[in-house]
Amino acid sequence: MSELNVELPDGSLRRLDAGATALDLARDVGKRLAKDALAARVNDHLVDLATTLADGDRVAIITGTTLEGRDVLRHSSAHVMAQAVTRLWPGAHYAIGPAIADGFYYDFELPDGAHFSDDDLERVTEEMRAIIAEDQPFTRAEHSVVDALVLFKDQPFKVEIIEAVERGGSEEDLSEVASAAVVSTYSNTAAFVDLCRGPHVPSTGRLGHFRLTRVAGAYWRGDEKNPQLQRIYGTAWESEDALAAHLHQLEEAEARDHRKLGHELDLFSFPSEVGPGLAVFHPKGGLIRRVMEEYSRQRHEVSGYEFVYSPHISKAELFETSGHLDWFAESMYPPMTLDEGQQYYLKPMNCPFHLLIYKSRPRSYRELPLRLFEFGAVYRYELSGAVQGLTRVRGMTQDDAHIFCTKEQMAEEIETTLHFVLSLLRDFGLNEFYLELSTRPPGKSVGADEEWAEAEATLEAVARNAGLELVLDPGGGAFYGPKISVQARDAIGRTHQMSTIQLDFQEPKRFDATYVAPDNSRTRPIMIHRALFGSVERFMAILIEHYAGNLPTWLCPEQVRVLGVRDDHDDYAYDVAKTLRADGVRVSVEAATEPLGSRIRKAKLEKVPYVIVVGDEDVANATVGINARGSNTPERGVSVATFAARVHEEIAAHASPEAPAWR
RNA sequence: GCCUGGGUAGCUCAGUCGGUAGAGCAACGCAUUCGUAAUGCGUAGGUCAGGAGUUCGAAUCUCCUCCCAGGCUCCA
Repeated sequence: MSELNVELPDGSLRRLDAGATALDLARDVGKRLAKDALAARVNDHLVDLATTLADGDRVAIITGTTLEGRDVLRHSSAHVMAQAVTRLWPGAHYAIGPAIADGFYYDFELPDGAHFSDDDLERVTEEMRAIIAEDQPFTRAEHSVVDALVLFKDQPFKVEIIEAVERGGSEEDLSEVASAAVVSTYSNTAAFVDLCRGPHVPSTGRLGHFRLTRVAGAYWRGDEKNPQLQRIYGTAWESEDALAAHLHQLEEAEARDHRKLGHELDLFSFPSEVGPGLAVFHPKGGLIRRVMEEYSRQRHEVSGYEFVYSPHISKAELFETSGHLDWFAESMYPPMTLDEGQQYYLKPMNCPFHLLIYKSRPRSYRELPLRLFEFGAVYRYELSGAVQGLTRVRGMTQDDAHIFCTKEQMAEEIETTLHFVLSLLRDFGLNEFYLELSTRPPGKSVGADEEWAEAEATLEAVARNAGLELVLDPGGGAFYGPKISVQARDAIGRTHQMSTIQLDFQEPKRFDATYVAPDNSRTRPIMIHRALFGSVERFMAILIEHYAGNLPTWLCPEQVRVLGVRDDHDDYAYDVAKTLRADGVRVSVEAATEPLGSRIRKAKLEKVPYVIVVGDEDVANATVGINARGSNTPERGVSVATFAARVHEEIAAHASPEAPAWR
């Protein structure tokens, strides 16, 4: 019998019988691997375990503990879900069902316009378990386009995909089939066959650690002009433990939810009397905002920004000039008509106002770069379904600045700005970043090709120089220019788009902004749009979630709470508070009307960084007992001066005690 | 805007078949004086999101509106 050699990931060679499959290889390596194997990678292509190997192939066996393996599990789970749905709703059309981060989904169109309800998730789950228990094999087959069209004649979405692929389809379509010429399918039983490039797990019995999470509507091909399909989301893992760990992480994220914490900590609310997406800040939330804004102001001042103010409303003309009405009229609040038919709009952006300030008098090249900063409140009529907590609102405050500079200054100015942005974000405790470069949106932009090319090249050069990971976002720019956005990773690994730096050749032109150059010519300045927090509201939300409500001491509305053990210690408690307050610490006293344990618990629940307890010994020795947030071992007998110095230092360093290990 | 859920005391939630609205916590009052995450007793608190309908009778069934959540779309 002839033999063949394959190369394993560690570089070693392994001899197999001719005709051996990837599964045979796994068996040859070890029982355990054969048991865990889900798919294989042969010469950089993911394939089924049943794939026959050839001499010289580089082969890696994929198991469920890898990202690729989980993708296979999830993709296969999606197929099982589609099979379950077609069993329960005969005649259902199935569209696409990919693996996504942490899970999978599948889009369906149920017969007679039926919709899934939440209760259906349980039925589908049961049916899936039945299919898994039947341990059906995933059998691959390849068809010509013509044959495939016949095979899927009752599945209009599949037909559409096959036809699109034939015409040279998109990446998304190609993921459903093998290639433009060969249509691959997988069938579990004669009754269920699906279009798919694969690979899949060998049989449904390899699945099972899944949970269907929610039903949702989703437009076919993501286009709101297309019919809306019914989507079911699920999560799937290689083991029950991994599934449980994932569900636990979801709970963690929920416990950090800024909407929940904002309510519990009495920071802000969204009174329904005001309207969706419009927040009011309570005293504690207001204090956090004020500290954030004050710090930002100081940093900007030192970095050469000048502070301006502009009104919340303006005549339509301004936004016609800027172009916003052409592009975004639908997401602006409708105009109010005043005086002889004059229309006024709530402002969705600050830049037009800053341009007018720039234009208020002739400018010289000697003034550039001119950096105008404003905490500008803007209003955007977001779709009602898009509004979400403080992260997506209809009224928000941007920490917005527009920098006017010459073309020669542009690259350096962007670089300076990027460093400034990162430094400020780090001061708020965010430390992990990557950059995203968004380029010209096709069909949704203005300006000459050369200008865009130059702007994109400039931004890219600065971004590449920054020493951070750079991700490309083709077509993600604004209508007037490309942008760099700073993405930050939070404490539980989620990424948030934070700051954006946008280069704009267009607006200065539309407003006919100029400066007098050294040669006495009138020259067009470049404009850089940039926001660091993005919006103050959203940034606060991200910080709350990043810290799970345990804000660093300098940002805490209440930094210290002093408790007397008995009510005859209250006078001393007030004295201690007075001393700390004189040192600039935000401190309160809760008088001893409740038991000490109860008052400590209350302060802990409010996430106050320091609970100070004072009793007989402290009164006698001018000391305090310190119960720091996150600590279970109080310190006793610390002098008031020592404690004050410690808190003072911590505030200056933007540091804080540990977050509590439990909530 | 679209799809699926949801809205009962300040908060978390119960409320059976359509038959007088319930608990815990919080608040308030009184008592308690305590050394590190819940002291006891009592009081008050509701147009069951709002409106219309069905019914002898609606928190409960139907319709409309508002608001919230998760998605889709959008995000200057």
